[in-house]
Amino acid sequence: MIRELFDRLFAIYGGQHWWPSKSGTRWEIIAGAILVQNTAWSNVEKALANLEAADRMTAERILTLPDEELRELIRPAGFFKAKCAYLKAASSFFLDHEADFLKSDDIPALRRQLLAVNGIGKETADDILLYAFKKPVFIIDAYTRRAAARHLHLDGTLPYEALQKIFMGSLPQDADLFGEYHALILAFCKNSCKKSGCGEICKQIMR
DNA sequence: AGCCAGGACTGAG
DNA sequence: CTCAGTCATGGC
Repeated sequence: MIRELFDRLFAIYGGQHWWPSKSGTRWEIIAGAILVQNTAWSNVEKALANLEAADRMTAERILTLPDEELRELIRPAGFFKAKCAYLKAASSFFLDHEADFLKSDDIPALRRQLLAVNGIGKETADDILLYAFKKPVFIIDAYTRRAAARHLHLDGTLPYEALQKIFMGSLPQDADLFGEYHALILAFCKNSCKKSGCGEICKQIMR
């Protein structure tokens, strides 16, 4: 079922080649993962462009920027006071630990470290592990829960790790596959499997 | 006008 | 552990 849904979505929407940031640098992915929390990507793009234009798209240069100025740069992404603190916490963390993430494949251990950083919760941690470091973890977000409930007979209210385990247990442990699947679910939900109701493709895929 | 957008944190029960 | 309240901008 889980694999079949991927195949159907891929047949319809094709490869998404995520992560959708411009330069695709590791830090831009990390910053984007934090800035996109409960926020439309179009707003995140403005904040990322501001950071890039101000030459602040690195952990070092985020840390040395006063809060007042950083907040102005990321304001378009919303929750700017909180996200300012989150970006600085992540900057500090990766200045110390980026090398660990490049060399270690102990995903549970890396994930625990990320979850200890202020502003990095389960989904953001998995965004970073998967898209910034190519670790095979499956991301669970609001769209995944909706698609799972509508099309896979799963309980969308299951705890994060429980749902994640179901997906990962039904697929090969492949970062590229997980990345495409997550991106396809997003494309699908934005296009047809909407919160407000099912579009034509959504109805067609159902069951 | 109000709902929605790729959540996380905090405090209470 | 589950839940509500909070945080903020911008598009539709």
